[in-house]
Amino acid sequence: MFGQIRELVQHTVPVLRLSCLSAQAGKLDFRLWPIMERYESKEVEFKWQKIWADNSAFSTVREDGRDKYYVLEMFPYPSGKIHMGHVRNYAIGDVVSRFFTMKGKNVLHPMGWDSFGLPAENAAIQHGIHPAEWTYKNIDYMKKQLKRLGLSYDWEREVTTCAPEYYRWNQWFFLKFMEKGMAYKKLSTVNWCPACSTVLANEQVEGGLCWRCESTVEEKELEQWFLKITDYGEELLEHTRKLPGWPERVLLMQRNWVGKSTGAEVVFKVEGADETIKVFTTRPDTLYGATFMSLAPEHPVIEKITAPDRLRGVREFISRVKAGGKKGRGEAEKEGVFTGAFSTNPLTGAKIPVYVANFVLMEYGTGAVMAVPAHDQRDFEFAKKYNLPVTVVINPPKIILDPAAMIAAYQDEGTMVNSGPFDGMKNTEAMVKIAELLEERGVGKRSVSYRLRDWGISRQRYWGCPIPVIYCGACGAVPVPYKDLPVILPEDVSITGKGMSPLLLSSFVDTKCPRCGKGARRETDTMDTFVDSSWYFLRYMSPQNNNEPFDKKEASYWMPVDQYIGGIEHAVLHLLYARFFTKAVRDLGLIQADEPFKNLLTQGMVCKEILRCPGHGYLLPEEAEGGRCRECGKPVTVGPTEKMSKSKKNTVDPDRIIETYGADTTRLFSLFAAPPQKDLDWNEDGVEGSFRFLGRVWRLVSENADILSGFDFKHDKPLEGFLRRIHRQTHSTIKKVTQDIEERFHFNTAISSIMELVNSLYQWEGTKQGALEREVFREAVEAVVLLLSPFAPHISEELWQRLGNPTPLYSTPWPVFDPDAVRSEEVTVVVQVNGKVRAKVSVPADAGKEYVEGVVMKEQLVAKWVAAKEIRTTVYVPGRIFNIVVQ
RNA sequence: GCCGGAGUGGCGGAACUGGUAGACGCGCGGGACUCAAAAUCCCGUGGGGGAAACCCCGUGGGGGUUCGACUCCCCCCUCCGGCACCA
Repeated sequence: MFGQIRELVQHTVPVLRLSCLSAQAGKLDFRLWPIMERYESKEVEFKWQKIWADNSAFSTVREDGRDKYYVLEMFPYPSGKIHMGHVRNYAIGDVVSRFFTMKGKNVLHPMGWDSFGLPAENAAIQHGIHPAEWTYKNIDYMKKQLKRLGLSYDWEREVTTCAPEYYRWNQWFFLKFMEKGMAYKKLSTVNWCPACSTVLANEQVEGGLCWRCESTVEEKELEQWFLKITDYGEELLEHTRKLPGWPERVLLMQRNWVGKSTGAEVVFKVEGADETIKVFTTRPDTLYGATFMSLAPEHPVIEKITAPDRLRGVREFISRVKAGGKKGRGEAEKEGVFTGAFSTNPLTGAKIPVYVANFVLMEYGTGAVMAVPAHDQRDFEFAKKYNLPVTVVINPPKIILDPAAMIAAYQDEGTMVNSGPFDGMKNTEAMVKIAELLEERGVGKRSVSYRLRDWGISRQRYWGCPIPVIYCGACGAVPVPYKDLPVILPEDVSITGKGMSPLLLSSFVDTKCPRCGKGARRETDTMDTFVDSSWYFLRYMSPQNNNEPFDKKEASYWMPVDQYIGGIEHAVLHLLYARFFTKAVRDLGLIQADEPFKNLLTQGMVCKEILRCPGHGYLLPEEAEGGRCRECGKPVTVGPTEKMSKSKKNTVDPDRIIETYGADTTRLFSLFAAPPQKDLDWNEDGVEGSFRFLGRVWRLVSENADILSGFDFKHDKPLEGFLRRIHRQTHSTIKKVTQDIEERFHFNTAISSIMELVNSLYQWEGTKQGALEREVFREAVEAVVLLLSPFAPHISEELWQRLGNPTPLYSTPWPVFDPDAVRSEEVTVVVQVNGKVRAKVSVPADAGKEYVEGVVMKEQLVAKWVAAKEIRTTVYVPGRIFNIVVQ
């Protein structure tokens, strides 16, 4: 009979489950189920996933006046399947979500898809499948995988960025920004792959080559749309100081990215021409030492000032530099060419030659540099190469520099020389004084420069959000009227990856000018996909809203995100863009928050050791046998441990792990093996250990089922001996797990303390027959199940039910520890002599120093070390250490 | 080059504000159960010495502060990450 049921369960699990559940409408009576002697993860997990779904256990609504908690994990790109990095990321988020739910917060925990992007187009080119089909198939599969992990998402809020219902609001924001002059078009230099005939993002250029076809990437001037992130440079920098919940290193990377420099702008007149050149310098104190000037090859003044007989050479030089590509430029040796023109130092009147140099960037400062070879290493190298004069204006303490003998620039502080009225001053002082003098004379001013550039968002790609602009011969670039949004990305296109953009097909491009009604053309560029992910956390507020990007009331309740969790690889780009968007959306009057993410957790990578054969390169685990390569039999080298990647063949398929051990074990291991911030070494034996632990917990309940139910628990009697100890450990475990989750996200130590409690329960010294024993035991087991639930929710729910609880665990409050129970009356004090541990004594917790000293001095071992020596002093740390200092 | 982070048993990692270094897990060794195996349960497990009680050494290396240092300070070594001609 039993065997038959088992067989039935194995073959028809979902069906049987459905019938059991529907009869009880969520309140499933486990007596309808065959008793599972062994821990069968799959059955338990299917059962509870179904119950959660049927009861919308994790859907959330706004409740004004109730404490909210918005926990968010970076949404994935639907690349096909989830990987272990996702599993780890979402397991961490789920612990946070479930914990704060049990703590009574109104928790918002949504999930969605960052679903525009290049891989979809590559799939189209390689396999002939349409990007949309490919993407939606992947979403479908990955969603199943996430559900199989039992993650507590409110799936009703799911967001998909490639859906017109989503990206129309990208376009809406774009139009709003355009109105404010924050979205604008300008000619700029881009990475261009001549073989793919398309623009590449900086990240898609690897060592100067196209990541896809390995052609040399060129620089090309193109009209591109930009967002004025630089308007927010100062605020983005300043607000990094208002984010104490962010890791310091991420804030630092963001500060470096914005790259604020203070200095001065100085105006140089060009000899014999009606032109001036502005330079930016952080070292106005070195102005008297400027011996030449360097211009960026793109600088507009070059054409106007270059001597006619040098024009050819200058132009040749410029086109050579440009052909080298952005990357090549960075690596090339410093080079330049003389324009034949001279400019005048506004303070000294000195005439200095003007060069064009390959290392000067048009995008930074003013695109022109006053060169001070004595005090700037780049200028020094340039001066040496072209035999230009070196003038020292700052001497280090007690040394007089000789320009002819210098082998490098002196860039530190010192005393001014050769600087007219500033001689003898400290250079830091001169820095201010010279800037003041420039302002006084009207030939310069104090100034600030940022490394941050405006965000170029145009992409010559198909699978992205169309930029809502129409080009009219008469009216110019005209924004698409709001009522015509969304500009739908046409789907009936063929994608070859060659030649023109698929969007150039006439049915998309040909349109009428919204302003004058004449024939016009649509913009065929799409937006950078980072635009999609810059505000998705706002769309979760009201994903079905058809009138606005999000509901303001919802946003004012839920924003900001209380805890954001994701990979460190987004430390700059995504997180900077999202911060920028939040501020821009705030300035549109839609939200109050200045910052999107209050707390940020950057989880480490998931790593695994790599296997290598000297002849066949990286090997899969199954390609090596007994330490040898299956192909050639050569010995395989194991290690080092590196980030999982397909090319290194050290990935682990989550499907396989879940199939073998279950979702709970998979989650538990990824949380136990390392704290979230650190890299995690994947280790199959470790997974086995987590599985064993869950089996141990399972048995703890099932083997004691008879004594664990059927009575009310209330410990109102005093406890003694091991019962008291177990009771204390139960409460100290509650305390520790709570603190570890809440304060530090140290899930690994939280889990280990639950393991310790379970170990103690296996060491139970009594009979479990007496009422008191049963009460203490049950209290401990309940605590184990409750504390384990954020990490391994399915098995916890199942055991919770088996303990006879009528309501599901997901709606049960988090346990609270009893401070009286945690307190212990006897403590062990370590006795040291001169800082070395010599003995241990047990004393009452509230004992004073004199009392402890009395006990300590009676100890034989102590006497041995102290004997015949003079006691200088004693130190007592209450309840911890008693240190005797002798001689 | 500049800016960060990290070095602890055979391995992953504990040790929160200086107070018993190595919790917990893996691995390994031993035992129990079994005809046997698997599973499970129990014991042991930093190195060295000792029969034992105990003792010595140990947190990348070297110095320092302190009654006491994985923890604080100085110098050095190694590994990882970010930025990289930003004037």
